Amino acid sequence: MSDSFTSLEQSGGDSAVAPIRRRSLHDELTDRLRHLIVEGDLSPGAKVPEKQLCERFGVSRTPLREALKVLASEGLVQLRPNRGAVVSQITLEDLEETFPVMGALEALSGELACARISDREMAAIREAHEAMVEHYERGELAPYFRRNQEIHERILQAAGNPTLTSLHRGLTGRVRRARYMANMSAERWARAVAEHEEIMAALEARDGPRLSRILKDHLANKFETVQAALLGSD
Amino acid sequence: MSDSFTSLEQSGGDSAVAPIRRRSLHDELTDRLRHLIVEGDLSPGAKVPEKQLCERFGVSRTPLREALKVLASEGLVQLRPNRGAVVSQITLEDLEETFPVMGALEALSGELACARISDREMAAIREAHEAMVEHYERGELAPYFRRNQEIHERILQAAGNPTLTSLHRGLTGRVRRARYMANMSAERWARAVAEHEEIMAALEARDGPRLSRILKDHLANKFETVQAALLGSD
DNA sequence: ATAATGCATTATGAATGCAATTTGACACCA
DNA sequence: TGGTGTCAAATTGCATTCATAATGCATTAT
Repeated sequence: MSDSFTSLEQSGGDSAVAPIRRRSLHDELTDRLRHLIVEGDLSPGAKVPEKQLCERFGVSRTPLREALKVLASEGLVQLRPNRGAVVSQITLEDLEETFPVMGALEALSGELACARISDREMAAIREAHEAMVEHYERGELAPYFRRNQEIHERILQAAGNPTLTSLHRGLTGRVRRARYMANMSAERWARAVAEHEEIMAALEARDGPRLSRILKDHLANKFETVQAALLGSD
Repeated sequence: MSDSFTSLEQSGGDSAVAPIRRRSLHDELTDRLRHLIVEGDLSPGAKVPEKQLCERFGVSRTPLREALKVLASEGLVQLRPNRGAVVSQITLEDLEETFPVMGALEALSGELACARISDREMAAIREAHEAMVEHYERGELAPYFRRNQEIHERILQAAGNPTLTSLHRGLTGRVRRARYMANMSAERWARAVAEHEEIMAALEARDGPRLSRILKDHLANKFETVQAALLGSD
């Protein structure tokens, strides 16, 4: 499960030699639909009429239906027999059960990452961390979140366990749709940054158990933030 | 995402009220194919010719292909563009990365279970445990494994986190195909049983952190057992 | 004899067609 | 007015058909 498409340091010039990348329609569709859902372009609870989507993408129903089946198995849509698909709504209860699982997965990622992270990866995380802190100091929320996400992804990556990465990615996709990030109190934000400092310290000390614990707590706190945001109280 | 179909103690009589279960073909097919793969009726690495399966199940290719897409997203088959599906082979490396993840999930399940397990669930686990120990003492391997699996499932159940259960189930499905259980040394078997005694003790003491640790270690040991079995040494 | 090429066969990918189910509107009746 | 029944339109589930790529085999050239 390479993430080569994210790497910026691909040496150019081999495009004439590289194998021709041919994706099947359903595969492409799955990604696009997933993107629409995760990024919130398809609002939760909305019906997803096949015909309409077919016209939108200019494909027939067959590959689209295949894509919907996959997304259903990922929990992003619900298929009601003979009644079509709806974008699955994410409830507070869903988040309540998702966050502990993400916490466990991130905790493991920390443990593994400490054991096998390379200097190169470490440097990249340190860089992302400092960029994130800068965004924090400037109060730039969106860039902050991007860097934040990047850090957690890189730790996952450093853990070198694609199964783990894949599961985590699936949960992230479900959770991201909650769109909680808009409002976060100054207090919580400061706390999150402080926790990230701890994360960096533990990671640079290669202290697996400690990083593991911090990440788990970090996720628990994040859940509280989300909860507060969704309840409107904060 | 209810797991009601696994519970044995469903109070009878509500079958007249329960919604009529009407499954679509692709759904049914997905389950059957998954069963074939997980239970080893379709050997790993084997090609999965659509036509043949269609005849076997008496359906057309459309629902079958939909099912294959889902199974591919679960990692049970691999779809090679224009070249059909193969039952994905499970390598030692796969197990190496799957077991830690399962360990993390089970650890979490232990933590959660301790916090919210009911007396009723506790009793059921105790019962399964004692039955398992009896099978151990009689050297009955297959029943032992069934009970063993039941215990872990019940702990998951007691944790009351369907997301967690679902992820764990997916990993179990992948791993089960390895069919390692056949040969386990007397020593390892004894150790596994001893660990299960500890599991019971921690669970009955509602000691979440301890149960968590034990389960994680238990999985790590199980991986060693599997590894030994697959390497033929032991 | 061996390797490479071209063709026929087969399997997969996607589109279309048809039957079954759902949905909504409207009439009818208590 | 509220409830029930009927029917048409729309939507879904699955089968079938068409298009395209892969595979196996015979042929040919070296």
